[in-house]
Amino acid sequence: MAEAYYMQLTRQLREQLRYGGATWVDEVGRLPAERVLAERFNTTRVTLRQALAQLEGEGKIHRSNRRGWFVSPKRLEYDPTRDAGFNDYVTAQGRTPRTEVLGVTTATCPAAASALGLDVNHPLYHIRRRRYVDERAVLVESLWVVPEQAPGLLQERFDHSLWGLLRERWQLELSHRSIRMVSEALQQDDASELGVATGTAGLNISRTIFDTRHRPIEYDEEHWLHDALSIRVELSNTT
Amino acid sequence: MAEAYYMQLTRQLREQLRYGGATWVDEVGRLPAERVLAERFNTTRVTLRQALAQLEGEGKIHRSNRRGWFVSPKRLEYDPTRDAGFNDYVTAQGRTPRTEVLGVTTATCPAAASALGLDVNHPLYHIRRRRYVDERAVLVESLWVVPEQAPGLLQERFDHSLWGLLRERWQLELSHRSIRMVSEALQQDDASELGVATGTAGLNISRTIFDTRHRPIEYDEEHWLHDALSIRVELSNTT
DNA sequence: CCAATATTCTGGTCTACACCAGGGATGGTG
DNA sequence: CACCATCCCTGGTGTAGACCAGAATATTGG
Repeated sequence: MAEAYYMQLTRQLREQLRYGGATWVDEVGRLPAERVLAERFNTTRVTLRQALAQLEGEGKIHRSNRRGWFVSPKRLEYDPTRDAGFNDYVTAQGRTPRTEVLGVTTATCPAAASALGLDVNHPLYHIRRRRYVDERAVLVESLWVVPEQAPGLLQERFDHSLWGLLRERWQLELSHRSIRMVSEALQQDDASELGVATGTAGLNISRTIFDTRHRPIEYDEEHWLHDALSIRVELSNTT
Repeated sequence: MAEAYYMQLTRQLREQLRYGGATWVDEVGRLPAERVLAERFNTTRVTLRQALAQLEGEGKIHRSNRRGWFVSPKRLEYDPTRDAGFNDYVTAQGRTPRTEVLGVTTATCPAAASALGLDVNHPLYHIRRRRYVDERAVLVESLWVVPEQAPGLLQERFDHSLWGLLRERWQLELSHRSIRMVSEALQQDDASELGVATGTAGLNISRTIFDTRHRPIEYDEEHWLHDALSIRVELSNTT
């Protein structure tokens, strides 16, 4: 079967993007409007959008709600097994981090946190944050901390590393951690907080963390834009 | 803004799927044809396809080339840090594994394997396999093994665990491993070998593995269907 | 000069239709 | 009974148009 036209289109656009085509993309990485591109390639908006969606799936470009298409920045390298703070590893990669606290409350144990082994009615500290890399919102996260392990936690500030806080202020030793990663389509709430459309491709990273005596410390759930990160894990000497 | 109709449609379809709607999906998990569904919901095929694409992104359903839409089976739990064989952990989850060897050759070091620290012209054993879960092709993988570490490897059979083979026959101890995971759109070759369309959402898992004396052993690259797996990593007592 | 308002531009959604190629079943043939 | 050619149904791709709501910008009024 002859190759579909939109696949050729995809390839052409990808080429242009690779070489930072000056005539194509403006200085902030914005692509020309869909109507303009469609006309330039002598095709329909529908077909053009297939090509754009293709590149979006590859993580090359992303859309900003009714503003246009933008070239996606380099993926952030991220090791979810380390407890290095977000600010640290973003900075280490020459990028600029920022964290926004969206909410700090006390809630009951969510169903997803059942791995902590607590009663469903057990109260937990609940912190919700949004994180940026170079002023692009790349993830929202919810953390549920066992209050007995860190009394008075909610009075703290949460724009820095939570794990660092737990270690320094409460001398908590993070020992066993169970990490789960699964591709997802972003749900309404998470999507709108990230300023993208519901259903945008994302990656869900969840952790359940215990201390050295196997007591539960916290459960957290991160929702990333799929094109924002590249996971890297370094391991030595297992099993 | 009023919710788009295709989002309502998505929700309705999702509900039907959740309860295994007997009237909807036949015994092999096949959905009615697009034209039929579109008519049933009194809308266009284009709009309906938006809803189906939505569910595809969530990993609820998947398409089989010109055959139709099918309910996606449960995700496979997979720990890429362990060296348990594919057959073992698939079986342990009550599923049926199968491995097909697609090719066994000697090749030069691919660019992606540069982490091995070998010269680009260094020859490597190259093994390419396709793996199934319950007769659904879920991944293709390429392995590049350093021949000095396992002379005569290509005479072996590769429908079982390669790591088990290396351990038993050559007494290789896998020590340091560097793992990378990144969402991707499946490229032409991988996609066609998996029987899906080019650009289908996938997950790329790559490993670079060294022995206890930091000598490179192998580099491998897995391309999974994004809806086929859920990654789970268990860790204790790290830094 | 600043703030409120109107306008323009962008992607988001949708209709209605058309043709194609591959997968699968059907039915005929040796 | 086994095999092969045929046909139908399916999703894949494409055209040509339309309207809407939000974002960005220009304009206007104080």
